[in-house]
Amino acid sequence: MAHRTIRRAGSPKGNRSELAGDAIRRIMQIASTIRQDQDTDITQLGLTPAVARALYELDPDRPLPARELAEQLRCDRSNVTALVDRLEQAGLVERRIDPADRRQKTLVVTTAGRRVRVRVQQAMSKSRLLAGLSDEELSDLRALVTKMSDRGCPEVSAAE
Amino acid sequence: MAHRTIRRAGSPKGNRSELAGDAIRRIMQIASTIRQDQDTDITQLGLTPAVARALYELDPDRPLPARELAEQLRCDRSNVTALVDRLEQAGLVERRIDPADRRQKTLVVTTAGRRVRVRVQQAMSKSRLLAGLSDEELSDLRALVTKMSDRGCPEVSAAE
DNA sequence: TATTGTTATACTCTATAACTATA
DNA sequence: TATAGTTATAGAGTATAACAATA
Repeated sequence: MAHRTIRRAGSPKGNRSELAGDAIRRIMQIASTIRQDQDTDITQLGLTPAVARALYELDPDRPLPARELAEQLRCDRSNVTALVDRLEQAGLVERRIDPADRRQKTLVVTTAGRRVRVRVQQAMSKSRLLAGLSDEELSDLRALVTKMSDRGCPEVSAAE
Repeated sequence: MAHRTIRRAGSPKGNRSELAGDAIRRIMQIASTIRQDQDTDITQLGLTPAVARALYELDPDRPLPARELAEQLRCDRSNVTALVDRLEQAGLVERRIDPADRRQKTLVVTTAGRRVRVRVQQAMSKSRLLAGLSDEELSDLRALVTKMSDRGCPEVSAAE
């Protein structure tokens, strides 16, 4: 795949950074399109995107304290209060005081919450943009983005 | 770190959608990291992310009417007013009434605006996440995301 | 003293609707 | 009537700082 694109003479790195720039811009454009599609699906579930993502990050089989949810969402603790308020009003999550440490409240996904969470997961795990890729291309893509995400945040990409 | 069940040959179509789900989630995670890095750089230029992206979309060699900028940013016309206000206050852009149609205002990037725009472009065209990819991997990645973006929005991906 | 969840508050970003001045 | 830009306004999302309860 290495052509000799001699754009500026004597700049072997020029091609790489051009390639990188194009790849980055396209990744961001793709992510923006995917995000819009996801938000459309999520809105139809009666949730706002941020609330849906909070539900998505909750593990139905392992209740989390609110602080940990904030860490997973990479946002401040103070935001979690309102997000969980709305999940609780919708009957999707319950707050329970942790008897071991009464400061903490663990977030328990209800039965209804599990059902909705599956729908959220589905909305966040598909994209029409992949339809044109062959199985092999999809496999290559996955390998490449895995390599990238390992570099970005090892502990996060290793989780789950 | 759990070992992922890797089914290579003879996998039914369950594998494709699993692969797709993993790829999508990683792409979104990568885009989120890139966005955060970009916003850090952009903030150091004294701009907010949305203002910087407006400047980025302006073509210094071909002044646009505000309506066209809104289309490129995929947002409502009403937002452009405040964005251009801030660019104009910073001396990076000038509004000029189009003599041919006095309703329109064309947005002209100033000399100072060109300089800042180059910095914005640089911030938006690089990422540390690509550092671990070989030249060939980067080239493959570019080809794959190009194929994806062609499917998403042909006329946009052809632009620039 | 330190930490958890909460509240109050402010800023950014974006959308809708109504206004104005042109066409 | 229709369009370009603007204004007013509202809502979502996120951050900082201060507070009460608990450790």
